[in-house]
Amino acid sequence: MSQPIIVWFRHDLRLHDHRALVRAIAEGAPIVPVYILDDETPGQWRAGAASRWWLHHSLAALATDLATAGSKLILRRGKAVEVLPALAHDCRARAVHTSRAYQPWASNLEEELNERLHHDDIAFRRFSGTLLFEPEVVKTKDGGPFKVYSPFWRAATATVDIPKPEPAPRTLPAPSRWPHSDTLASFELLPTRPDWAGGLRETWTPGEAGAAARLKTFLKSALAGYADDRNRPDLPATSQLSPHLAHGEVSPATLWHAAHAIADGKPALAKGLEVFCKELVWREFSYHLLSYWPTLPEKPFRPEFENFPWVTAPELLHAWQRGRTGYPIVDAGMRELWHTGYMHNRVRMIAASFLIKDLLIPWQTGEAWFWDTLVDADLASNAASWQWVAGSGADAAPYFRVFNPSLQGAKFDPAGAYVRKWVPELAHLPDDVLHRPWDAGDVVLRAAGVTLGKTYPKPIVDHGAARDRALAAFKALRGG
DNA sequence: TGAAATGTTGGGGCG
DNA sequence: ACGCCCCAACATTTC
Repeated sequence: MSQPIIVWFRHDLRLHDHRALVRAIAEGAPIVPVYILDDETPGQWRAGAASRWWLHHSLAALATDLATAGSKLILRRGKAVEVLPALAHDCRARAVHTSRAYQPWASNLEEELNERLHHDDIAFRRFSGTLLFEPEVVKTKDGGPFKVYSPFWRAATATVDIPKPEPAPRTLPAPSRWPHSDTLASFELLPTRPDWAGGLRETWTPGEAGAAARLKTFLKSALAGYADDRNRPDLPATSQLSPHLAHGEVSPATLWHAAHAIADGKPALAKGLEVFCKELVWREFSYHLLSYWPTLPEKPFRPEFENFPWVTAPELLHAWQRGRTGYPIVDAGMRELWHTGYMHNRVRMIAASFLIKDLLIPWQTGEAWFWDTLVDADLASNAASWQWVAGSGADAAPYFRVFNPSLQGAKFDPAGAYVRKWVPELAHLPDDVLHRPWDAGDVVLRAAGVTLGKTYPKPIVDHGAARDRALAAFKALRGG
């Protein structure tokens, strides 16, 4: 009887373009697909609440897809470093295959697993595919990591060939005996009371099929306008693929090649293609940074930011979290996040800038909130992006770049559809004051049914004064 | 992947 | 006709 190969799923909850799986099948061995819910490995960022909701449904979808292919998803809970060798022993596995992970704790974990499994004569093989570019493959001229995006983009795309995606196997050879599996319910990934996931259910279809559908829709309807419209939260102009990508329901290589294929020979799609690929590579760049600076999620990349006089302001933080800052575009974004587990990218920047620069609340606080509430929460992208806005990052926005929420609102949500959707109490305000209701006259406010301080908050800080305060504080940091 | 302050230019109103 | 002022529109500088 042939010894099985364990395929250990992590951030790669799919069957297509899965090299660990393809290689296992090529070995001709029975396959035992496994997912381990590991909340115990020290030093790791435990998945946030919205991610856990997504994970539940993604695992359910993967289990169904595996069943269709004549296989089964084995679920276990515990420390991967202990659970996996025990399971491998129990199954008499000859090998464990997995897609490489890039979180700071992952390399230690993988090293230790390699030792333990090797000790039992079990091969441990790691495969690429979660990223387009392995972090250590893209190097500057003197062999170091990149700190700036544009050279990273040039070097990566010039030197690395992105392999074509592997098709999903139709069937997986089953072992003669299945090991025990925990139930998905026992993972307790879903909210109970209150059940806050209604908006998530309305918005998303987690799983590989949902990802494929989203990709198809995006390529057909939004790629053409992507370059011009991707900053517009009032239009369905973004791909919405991030949560699928974060859980590995689709691989970046699949997105890369699918976009290239559809744009091939169509000049009208060339610009959209390029901008979309650049967005994919921002994710790559974030992982590149994280792999060389593993403290990126906790510590400012620029050490002088350690001394920044951040403010502790629980009430202001709470107003931000719940979308009650009095700045319509910020509140719309924060409410979209709370309701759907997602926020438009442009609005993320505006909301982040507001927390950091208007409220002077540490970027790590915003990072933690996003980590818990985003269905696409991604350690590298989240950390790198918050540091980018704070100005403490590698390739960061200069300290004096302070977003003005009402100008950003007027520019990117010109007819106010986004704000009216998420801040319905302002829906009847005319366009010209929608993004700055504090400037509307009493007559206009009354006609729109708005009473500032009652039906909608007055601004919790004055942006002009807050901007001056932030500029002074950030300037002092430079010793100026 | 900014915004605001400051500088420059040029058209038009006006004495 | 001319100088002067105002100010929008745009450019540049500064934060």
